[in-house]
Amino acid sequence: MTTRSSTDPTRVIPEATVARLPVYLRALTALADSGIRTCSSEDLATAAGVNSAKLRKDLSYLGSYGTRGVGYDVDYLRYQIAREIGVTQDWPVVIVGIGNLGHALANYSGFRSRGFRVVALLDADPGLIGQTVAGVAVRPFDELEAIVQEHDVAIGVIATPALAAQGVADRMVAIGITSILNFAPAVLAVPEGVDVRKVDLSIELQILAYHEQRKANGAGAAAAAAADGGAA
Amino acid sequence: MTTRSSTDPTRVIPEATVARLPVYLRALTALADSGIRTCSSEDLATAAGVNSAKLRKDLSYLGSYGTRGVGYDVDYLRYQIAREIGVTQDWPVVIVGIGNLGHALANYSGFRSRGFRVVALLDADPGLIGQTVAGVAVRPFDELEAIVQEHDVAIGVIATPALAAQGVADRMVAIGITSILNFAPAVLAVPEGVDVRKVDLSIELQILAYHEQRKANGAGAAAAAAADGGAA
DNA sequence: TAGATTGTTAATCGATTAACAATC
DNA sequence: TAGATTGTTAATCGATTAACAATC
Repeated sequence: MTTRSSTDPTRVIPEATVARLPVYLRALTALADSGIRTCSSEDLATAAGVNSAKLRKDLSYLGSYGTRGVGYDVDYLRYQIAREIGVTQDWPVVIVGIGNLGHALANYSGFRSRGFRVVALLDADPGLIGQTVAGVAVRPFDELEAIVQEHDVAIGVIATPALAAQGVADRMVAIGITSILNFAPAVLAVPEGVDVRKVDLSIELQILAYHEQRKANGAGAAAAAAADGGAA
Repeated sequence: MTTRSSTDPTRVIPEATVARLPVYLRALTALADSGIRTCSSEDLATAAGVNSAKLRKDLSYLGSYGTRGVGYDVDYLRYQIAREIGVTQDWPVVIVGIGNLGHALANYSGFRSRGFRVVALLDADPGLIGQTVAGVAVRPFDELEAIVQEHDVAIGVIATPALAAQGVADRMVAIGITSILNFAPAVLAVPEGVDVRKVDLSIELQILAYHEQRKANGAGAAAAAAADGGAA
């Protein structure tokens, strides 16, 4: 059997685990803020909304940061997870599309506090250029390349209408951006090596509607149980 | 073996499939808008960004709506999926917390076009009361109960700061709301039978940062391959 | 030492995928 | 009939979970 240490760059962390690490990070920050120095896997699992076996399994992919019989040091584990995710460093990001959602994203304090720095807001609409949102000036979309090169931007956020999204993504990829967070309700085609994650507000509501409909219809126990599948 | 017809309320659709149905619906709408009447599973899969085997497997849970050798009638399949999700009916929703994000959500056209009707905007801040956002007046949070009962609201959206979220959720649950879409960066505790889905903007960025970090570090082929795990 | 709690194992469960028989 | 494409099967893969040996 091959053992992989926490510094081995070839060890692989399952995607499902990666997606939960930020949740653990947030829970640890909340614990630290309330003055808690040490916690068990059970405590942290409760704070993060998962079961403790899953939490311990997830943490085991990172390394061995707890003490048997004692638990985890909150600050130490928090730092290790932050380092693993990469949020101990600064990540410059650009936001393209400064409509209502772009506005909200530019103002979102949760980005800055986790190491994401909005270095530019871009829009194709001349009417918006020069406006200041959250202390950052809105600039023409054409300036994307210069901005990305100046600030070494690796992550782009798309908050344009659906029809504009693919064009923006193509331009981002051409300029060297390799990670895209897409809020436009469109499927983006990108070359291999570029990561895209999407957030679709209406899809989440539709998933709720599906279960809600089943609750309403489901007089039967089977239907009620099924409807509960997505509960927290 | 037991066969379950598409009208059998006890048949269960896997969660992973339910989460993709809205994506198929959106892709079918795009195809219909561009004048396409019929499509193969391959066509639709491409438009939705999944592989065709998965698409056919997903559709098979709903029923048998295609024609072998021919494909799917776009309008017919679209209607069947919409009915399955429940978006052929009207869903009144309330939004609590009218900050930047609440503003953006109130203005989001993708809700209305999919059968979600924002019947009220609520906020605890007296300074916001009476303002109109997207044609809807902001009302005091205290009026939640009256509004939910008047409009028979089943779905609530939380866009408050993290600290206020649990209190809002408790109130919603007490009043009879059974589905919650949570944008606050907090884990909500709710009783069984209440569905919660969460959208966390900064978590998505952190997942991208994790992979981005590995791309930057990973001179080795193994690390590069791992970093590509979340690509579209 | 006795009690507590981690890190790991192994079983189970659910999701994905390729392949192909059914059938238009 | 021949070609095309669905719906289903079965194999594979990855994620979850309970249980417990290791160990503080």
